[in-house]
Amino acid sequence: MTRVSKRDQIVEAADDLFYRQGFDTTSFADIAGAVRISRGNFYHHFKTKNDILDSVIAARLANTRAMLADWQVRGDSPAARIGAFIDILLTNRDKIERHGCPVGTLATELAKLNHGAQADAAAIFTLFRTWLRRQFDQMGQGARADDLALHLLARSQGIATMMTAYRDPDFLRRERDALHDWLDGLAPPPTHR
Amino acid sequence: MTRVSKRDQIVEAADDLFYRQGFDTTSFADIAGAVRISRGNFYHHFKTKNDILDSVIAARLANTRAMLADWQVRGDSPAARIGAFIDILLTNRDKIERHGCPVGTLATELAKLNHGAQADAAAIFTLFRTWLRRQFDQMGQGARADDLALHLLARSQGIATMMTAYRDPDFLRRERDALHDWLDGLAPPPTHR
DNA sequence: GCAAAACTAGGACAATTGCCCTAGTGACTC
DNA sequence: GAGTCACTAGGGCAATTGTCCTAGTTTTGC
Repeated sequence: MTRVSKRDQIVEAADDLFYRQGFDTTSFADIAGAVRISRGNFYHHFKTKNDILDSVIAARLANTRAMLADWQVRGDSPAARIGAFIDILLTNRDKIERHGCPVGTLATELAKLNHGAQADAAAIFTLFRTWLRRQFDQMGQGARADDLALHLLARSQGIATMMTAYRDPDFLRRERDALHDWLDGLAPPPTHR
Repeated sequence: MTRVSKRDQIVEAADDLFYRQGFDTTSFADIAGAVRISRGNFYHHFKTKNDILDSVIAARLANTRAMLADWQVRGDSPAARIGAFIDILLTNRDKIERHGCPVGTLATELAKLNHGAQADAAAIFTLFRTWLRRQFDQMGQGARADDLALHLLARSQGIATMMTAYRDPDFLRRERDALHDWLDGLAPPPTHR
């Protein structure tokens, strides 16, 4: 009957709630209510709150991997693929304005909580980092590729934070354009054409 | 006897705890324990948790104003003053790596909580924004001054977030240098010398 | 068609939450 | 020296927290 297993439903609901409200703020009751399960029933699926967090992070890792693989196939040049990364800020504008970047805000919250899963959360960043590094490498940036990847990640995170604080569409457009200009300026001058 | 009033002690302790643990995670008991006061006694000073938050934000606004005024006096050129802003990332490196930027993380957390004081938290950003805008204006950037101020704020926020995720001193150094280069590149080519 | 496994509801648990009240202390003013 | 004030401790409030148990009901595999 259930197309998706109850466990996956719980993880999905927890993922959403952790993003919208934060990990610590979200209670068992919140998640149970979201999937219409009694609170006691919860224990059957997850022993502790940290178990849920682990599963949510694992799900985010899997989803991110899938998204990056998709971008890898769709974009027909490394620069175009990096462009797709930059444009998530536009695509998810509404959510980011209200709840920040899901990757950055989770990493920061877990750091504040001094939570053991902090390293796992940072691994989501590393997924993007490695993927971006490969694109920059294919653009011929060689040794600089990883630095550029980290730089772009930082730029995106900063834009996301300021989007949350100000919700200014002009700012977002300017910064997006600046990132694309930066990206274009990186490529060695084309010899053809 | 008390050099600082108990109320100010509470605000100071709450400020620190809100930064290190987050607002929602910090309880009355935490703050009361930090200033060695009984939990019940707390009510005499602050009626609600939001009252404390308001006072903490007010204190942060005042402290930020004082810091900016200090930078204004000490730096002998607008570029030097902006340089001082950039270098807080180095100065506060340890704290930022563990708890993020106090301004950005509070704004983001309040956004997630859908908290009424979110605008007040953003006002701390505006303090920096206005101050930076004035510096860029004095550098002759005119109409671009506010855009540059926001851009620099975003860059700093992004660096702070990645510092928290990775704690990589090389990354921090590279990004700091890049910001200084960016700043130097902004100035119209000097005619004297 | 039966036994094991998956799932469910309902409630209990000790602890903690934000909030509130009362009764008291000491210092200050007139 | 009476009265006001800032401050304090201790406790109580209902609600919620994460965790856990028991006792049922489905679903599944053989």
